[in-house]
Amino acid sequence: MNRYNFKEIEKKWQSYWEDKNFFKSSIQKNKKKFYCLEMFPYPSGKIHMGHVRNYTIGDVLARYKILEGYNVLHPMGWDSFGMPAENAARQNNLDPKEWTNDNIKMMKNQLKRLGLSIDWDREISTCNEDYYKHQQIFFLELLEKGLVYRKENYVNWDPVDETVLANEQVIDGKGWRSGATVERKKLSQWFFNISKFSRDLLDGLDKLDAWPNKVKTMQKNWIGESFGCEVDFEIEGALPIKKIKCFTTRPDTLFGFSFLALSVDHEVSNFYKKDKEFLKFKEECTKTGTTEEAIAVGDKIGFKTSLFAKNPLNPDQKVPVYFANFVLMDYGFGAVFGCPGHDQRDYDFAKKYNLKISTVVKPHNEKDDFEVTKEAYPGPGTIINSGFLNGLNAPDNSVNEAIRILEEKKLGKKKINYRLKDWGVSRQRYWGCPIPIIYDEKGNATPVPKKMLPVKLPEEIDLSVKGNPLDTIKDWKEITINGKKYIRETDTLDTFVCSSWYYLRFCSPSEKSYGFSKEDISYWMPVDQYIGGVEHAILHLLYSRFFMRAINYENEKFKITEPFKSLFTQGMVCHETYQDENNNWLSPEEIEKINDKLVKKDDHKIVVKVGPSESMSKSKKNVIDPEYIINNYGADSVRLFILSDSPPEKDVQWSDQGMVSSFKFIQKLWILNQKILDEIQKKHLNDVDSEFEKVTNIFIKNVTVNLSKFTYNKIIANFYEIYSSLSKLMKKKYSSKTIVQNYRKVLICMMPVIPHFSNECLELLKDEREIKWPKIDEKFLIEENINFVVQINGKKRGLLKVDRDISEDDIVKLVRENNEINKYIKNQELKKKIFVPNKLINIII
RNA sequence: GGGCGAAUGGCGGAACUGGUAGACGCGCACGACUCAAAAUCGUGUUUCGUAAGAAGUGAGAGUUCGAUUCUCUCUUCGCCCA
Repeated sequence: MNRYNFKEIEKKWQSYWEDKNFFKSSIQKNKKKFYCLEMFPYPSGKIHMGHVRNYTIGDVLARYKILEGYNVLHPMGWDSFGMPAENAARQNNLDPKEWTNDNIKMMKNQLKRLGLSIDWDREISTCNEDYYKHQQIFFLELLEKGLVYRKENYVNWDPVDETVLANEQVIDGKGWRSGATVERKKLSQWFFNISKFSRDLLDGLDKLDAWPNKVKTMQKNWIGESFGCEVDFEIEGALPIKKIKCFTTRPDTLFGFSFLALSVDHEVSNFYKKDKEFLKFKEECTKTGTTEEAIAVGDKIGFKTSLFAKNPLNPDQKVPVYFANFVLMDYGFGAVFGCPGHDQRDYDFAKKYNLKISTVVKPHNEKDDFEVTKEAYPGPGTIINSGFLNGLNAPDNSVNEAIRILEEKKLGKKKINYRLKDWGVSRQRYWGCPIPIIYDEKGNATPVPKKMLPVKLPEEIDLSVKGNPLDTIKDWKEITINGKKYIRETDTLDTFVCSSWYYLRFCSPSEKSYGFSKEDISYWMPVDQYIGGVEHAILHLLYSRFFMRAINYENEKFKITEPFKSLFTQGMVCHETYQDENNNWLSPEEIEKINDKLVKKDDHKIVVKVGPSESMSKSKKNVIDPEYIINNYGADSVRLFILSDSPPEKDVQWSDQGMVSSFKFIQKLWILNQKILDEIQKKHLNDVDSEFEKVTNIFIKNVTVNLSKFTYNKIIANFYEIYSSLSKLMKKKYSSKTIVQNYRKVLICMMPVIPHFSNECLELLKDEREIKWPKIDEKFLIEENINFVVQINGKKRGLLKVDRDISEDDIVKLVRENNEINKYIKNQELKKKIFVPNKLINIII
């Protein structure tokens, strides 16, 4: 018996699909469409196990939908702009474009070897002119619509490398490469007005019922809607400041007002520009960090100004004005009113600077003389010590009433505030999409005329210069239009812009005049199933949702606002980590197991420390190379394994033993296939056999249900079960007709997961019927005999094999006749009987 | 500090709307084949107990005839917070 030669057979089918252009997709209006999309990869040069998992999950779905008769769009492309190319090019003195395109070639080959059902004719790469050209057009369209603007904003500046750093490049306040202390620098940058859609992006979430709640919650928190009030505080003091505006969600606690806190960037700070003490304080503030976590956990510090603020509801009260490190300029108005009794952060601050702490809300279960002591009370209750607000139910009634009074007195205004900030898209980088803007000699920004698009990225440039290379290329930077001199914008667009609309481009990959055609979009969009890592839960998904709205805004190109109808977020692939005695990370290949101990391969003495299983990462060397695995075990085996051990949304542990057993399972299936082929050559008499039918139909049902619920790990369990059943059935005698008819259905059900193997076996079966997803024959699913559970006092005491639809009385009779069960009852009275038809009886004695 | 989620054998994980806890896989043990090993096949495998039996889904309570599933409190872990 020949072994299953995965190398030959996988190659055969991959060539077959490629030669026939099997997965080519086109608009077919008579067919239902299904757009299956996985997040496209960054072309790093090698696929990793995360890709294998992501694209296998997507491929299973796409292939299943094809078999179900859908017109499936399953494309693939490359998120090919970005810093890694620039860094790699700089390090090795290469051209980023060449580096990127070489990587794409290699990765494409690797993806093809996984046997994915991709329509490669639609391949796109965001660093190609014919992609970013359209992005520049979109940019100018958004500019026309007023959704793009320029403003000054702070960036992380590395003074040694003279470059702007992304947040993740700042490690402990220092530049990742130079090690220099990072400065805050103000630069003029381009912004997308995403905050204009805050409300709409929030509302849209409610309609996304096929998105994980987790992701929706994360987006909700990110947008961060809060209902409250803007309040004007009258200011007294030596400085020419009459008013300071605040946003608050709790105007009902104004009687507990004890200080006003300002951001160090608040306009009041202009009066302290030369104050050394203040500058020192400001410096101190930058150390705290600006993340919400840092602010919540860190020390609250303040700098007292010479100003005092009047309480708008109680003008006799005047409180000091501070600069404080926990107030950020970009939320609200960069000013908050402090109510230490009912906000822990304010409480900590008041304690530190000995400010008054008054209690104005009393919990419902407390007495009237309740006083805040050890910590702030932020919860619900009744308003006290607050004059005309006393007795109101906080916060529900009291907030509304406080706003009403403030509005009446013209001291405040009802307001909904959002945490979502506008999206800064300028990057001071070379390897990105050029921003199609030019500046005249006075520095006024003008769009590049559309007929001059695309603004091409100059090639063969010197990357060894400090700062942004585009800034140094005079030929490119300086341009004359109609005799007038201009200077180009040298910033490029954030790569998140590229990935905000690529799903549209897949619908019209070769459309020349615009990013997509209306006809293509209205057929294919929205994406029916989007699959990717949960790490993109916020930014990428929110930006994409924004982009659709922005394109539609005031110019409805199509009627779809949500790009992704369903979303599935898969878990990570994890592996144990290994370290030697000096805590150097070791890769799994460097390790061997001898006598139950893990040792280093090269010298068997060093015992390896085993760390917890973590997401595979190059830095910890706990990676397994998919190419190596495909070479040794084949694509079907990897696909089978990567799905088998855990539900797709959870993290999966890589296991060498698991991988081997998946490989062996395919070999076993192959041997079974041979047996079946032999068996159908023989002539047996009994032509109909319901047992075979039953086993097959249960299998089809299980696989179909598990496909629809994304419980792909259970599909693999179903495969093992059907293998075991069929092996047993092969020992009995069946007619060829029964075998072929059912076995072909089993193979079709396996196709989405192990396509090469199943197609090969199906071909060997020489069955000419059309290959489509099998229908379930319900009549074989009805159980004639039922395992009926007997419980005595809620405890399982026996299992009876009975006919379907047996009555309660008959069951009780059987229980009485059965010594094994009846011994628990004997002659006692049956107090109560709970009877669940065809399932169980619980007898209470 | 806040938000969200999870906890089931030695391990990864099953258990549909509250109804047989531990499917399926790994590992382990024993057996078959073999001079032997590997591979393969078969049997067993929650714990305690020789057994009858008892206990058992992070801990504690509650609702129920019946709870892994629902409610409350707690513990631990994970993810997210420009």
